[in-house]
Amino acid sequence: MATRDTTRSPAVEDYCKAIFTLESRSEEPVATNPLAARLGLTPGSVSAMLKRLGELGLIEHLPYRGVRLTADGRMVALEVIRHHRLLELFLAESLEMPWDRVHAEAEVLEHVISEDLEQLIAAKLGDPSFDPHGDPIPSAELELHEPETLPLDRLQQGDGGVFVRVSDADPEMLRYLSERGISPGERLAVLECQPFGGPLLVAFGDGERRSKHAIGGRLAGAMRVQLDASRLPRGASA
Amino acid sequence: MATRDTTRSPAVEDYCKAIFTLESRSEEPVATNPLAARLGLTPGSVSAMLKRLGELGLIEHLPYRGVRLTADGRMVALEVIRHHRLLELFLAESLEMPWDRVHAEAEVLEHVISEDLEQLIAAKLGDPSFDPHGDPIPSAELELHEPETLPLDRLQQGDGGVFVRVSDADPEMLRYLSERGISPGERLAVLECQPFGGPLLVAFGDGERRSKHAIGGRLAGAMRVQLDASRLPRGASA
DNA sequence: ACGAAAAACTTGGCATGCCATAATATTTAT
DNA sequence: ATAAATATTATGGCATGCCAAGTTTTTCGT
Repeated sequence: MATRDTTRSPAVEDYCKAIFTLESRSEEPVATNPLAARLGLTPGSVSAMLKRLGELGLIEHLPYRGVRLTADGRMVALEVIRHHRLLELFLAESLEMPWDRVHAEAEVLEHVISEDLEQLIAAKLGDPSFDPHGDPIPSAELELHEPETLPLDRLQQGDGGVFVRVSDADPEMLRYLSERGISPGERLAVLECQPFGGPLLVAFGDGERRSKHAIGGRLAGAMRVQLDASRLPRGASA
Repeated sequence: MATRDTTRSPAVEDYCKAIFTLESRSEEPVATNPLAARLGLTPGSVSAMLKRLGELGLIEHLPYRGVRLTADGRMVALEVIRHHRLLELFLAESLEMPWDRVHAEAEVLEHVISEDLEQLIAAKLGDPSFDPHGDPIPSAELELHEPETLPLDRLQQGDGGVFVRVSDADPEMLRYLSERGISPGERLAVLECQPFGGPLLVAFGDGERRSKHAIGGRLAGAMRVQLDASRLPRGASA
């Protein structure tokens, strides 16, 4: 076992988590401003904290050039993400907490549950691989498998696939979807694409419980789809 | 709804909780030193914090004379105690966490669960009145009923009753008891009392699953018993 | 392609919450 | 009445945040 836990506050964990997700969006080192925006802090505060995280060995910080997690930092991030997603599923599954509220609750619980409790929850849920929003849960060994997905707004007319995932961060969206009975795991087919960045007409479900919805805007960007094998991922086209 | 939550940190909640339990032990205002001891802090730190709690309107502080909770302070304490005991029961019941570990876990969770989650847990457990150690759980309206009990070491030969409660704070004790299959709810009868503050010989359970144990020391003081109606509570005797 | 304006980042000074130690004040007990 | 016990008040430290001032990098207009 490595020497863990030297000064692991909620703040430190939140920084690691935020850096981790920003990092996995772009491969580039993470810049101060987007990080501050994501954490809801001022760039000044973030700059100061990055110095501390550097001293703690959790990040590599080239001043003015951005920041990358070290192996240690990545461990911290993955551990917290595992906590978060297990908790979301647990709250939804075992306590019937509504879909759109589990995120806020997990956001604070993730920093305080013990390894013991983490294990009990994971066991109770049968060591699950996905949380209620379709986000993959890192394994106990902190391995994370991100399935390949496309945002819904990149599909074209005739495309079919499975709606597998949606960001957990916006309760409004989640409430909107669940009010319409749309949740990850459902099949979907694109019937029509309005041009000019307009909405898509999408059919959800199969058989009798089929429903059609026009989906566009930020929502169509947040919903992610696993495309049917018949269709190849698209490169540059126009 | 009253104006809640002005500066309610874990530290503030812990102080209220500690003052509450010390207060209910003795009716006297709570002194700084015992409070510091209970919280594991230095008296100096406690003194400073008491000033803040006074300004927050949670306590009445007569310098050098001790401290009492205000109505607001009592609410804070009871809310946290409700969280704590609900969590203990939930962890034990729904997640099969061992008896002697639920306390430590609840100690940190109690400060971060939302009202929503509190309600879901209470509902799931059927609005219980006692936690796994036999401590009464304050109602949603924050009423607390402490049943009358006697510490085991005050019983006399021939006394019978029900073992109803034991402090949750000492995992060693809890492990000791559960290893021997003794838990709150069991009937007991005192077969013999050794004089000079020695142990009692006690029979637990009835019928075939009956077991005898010699119990003394701090353990006999921590285990609390509901005496059979036939026996009157004892006043001054010798 | 160069220099100035804009954007991005860091630094410094300050605040708050909470704890510690050491020095001081008050109460109590002999 | 004084020593011992108890409580309080400095003073300082650490983590974390803010704002304002200063630095570095990027962008853009010519």
